[in-house]
Amino acid sequence: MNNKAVVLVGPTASGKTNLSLEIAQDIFEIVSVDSAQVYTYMDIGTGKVSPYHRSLITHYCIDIVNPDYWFTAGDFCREAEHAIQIIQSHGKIPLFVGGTGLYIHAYFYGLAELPKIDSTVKKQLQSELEQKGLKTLYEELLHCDLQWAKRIHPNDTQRILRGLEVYRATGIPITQFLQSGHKKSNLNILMIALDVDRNVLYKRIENRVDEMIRQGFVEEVKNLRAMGYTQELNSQKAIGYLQLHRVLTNELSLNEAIEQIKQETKHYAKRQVTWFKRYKPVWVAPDNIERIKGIISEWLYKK
RNA sequence: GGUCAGGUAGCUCAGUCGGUAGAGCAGGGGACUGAAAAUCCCCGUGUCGGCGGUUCGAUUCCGUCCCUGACCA
Repeated sequence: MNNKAVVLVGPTASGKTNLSLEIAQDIFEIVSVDSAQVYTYMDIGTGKVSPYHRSLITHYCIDIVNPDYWFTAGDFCREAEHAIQIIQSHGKIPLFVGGTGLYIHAYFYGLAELPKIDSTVKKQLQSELEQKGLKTLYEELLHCDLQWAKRIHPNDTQRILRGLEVYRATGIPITQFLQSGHKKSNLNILMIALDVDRNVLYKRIENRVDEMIRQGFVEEVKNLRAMGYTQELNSQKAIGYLQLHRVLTNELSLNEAIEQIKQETKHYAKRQVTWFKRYKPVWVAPDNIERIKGIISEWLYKK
């Protein structure tokens, strides 16, 4: 039982947070797997657990960096690893809760060991993208990393840039890194995924966005801007934050922003579900708490 | 009541010089190795408003009716 952990995944608005508090009790401590909740000052828009609930159950990987930090999947893995050590030293079991597919994948299924890429390389590529266009960069990628280029789509800006930045910074194709030295957690996990009917989920997303606005989401973004955290930052490209920055710079009306946020969130939820299916988790309805607790304790105490 | 413009996919609209139709959005499926709340890929049959007429053949032309909008009374 020493090496066990439970992973609770689900799309946004499926009810992960409440459920996790219910099941944590005094045997678990929670590790958030959420690429936006790692940032400070982003509370309402990320649906972060309240400080009160955090005082009842210890949470990790929340509020660990400021919004001007470029947080990555690698950072998450290191933070999570650190959290696990603390949790185990407390004699508790880690309960991973979240919806960021890449982070789950990286931590539990392996991440290649790659050096940190200097930000000047990224900036250089960004300006080349604007000047020369994506096609030219893709052709360059064909020369320096044919395998990677063939694996991705010629329209996939982000992965083309990634392939090039790795090659330029290290002189080694990214595909070569991917073939060697994967680091992954040795935890034995039970993955539970929340199953909510798509139409119900979409309705919940709409209500949740309205509720965030009521709770002062716009104010939150105003505060971020006042601290100098503007939409150029990666953290501020999160759904909701980006649109509200645009409201504050008069590019969008508040109503347009709200509609966009709802729409984008639905698209996001759909992509999340695609990630989870891949791991063949145990699918459960979020309101069936007793059943979920039963599944967890049966798994924890077997053998 | 009259004139004009429309009624085509869940929505906004293209189009068919007569051979039963296609975009965007929405929706669905999928990929995913340090930006991931990102980035990207695939999926389009619907009484072409109703009924008649002309025609080998009508969503397309003609008539008529219904509905919507604008203008005129």
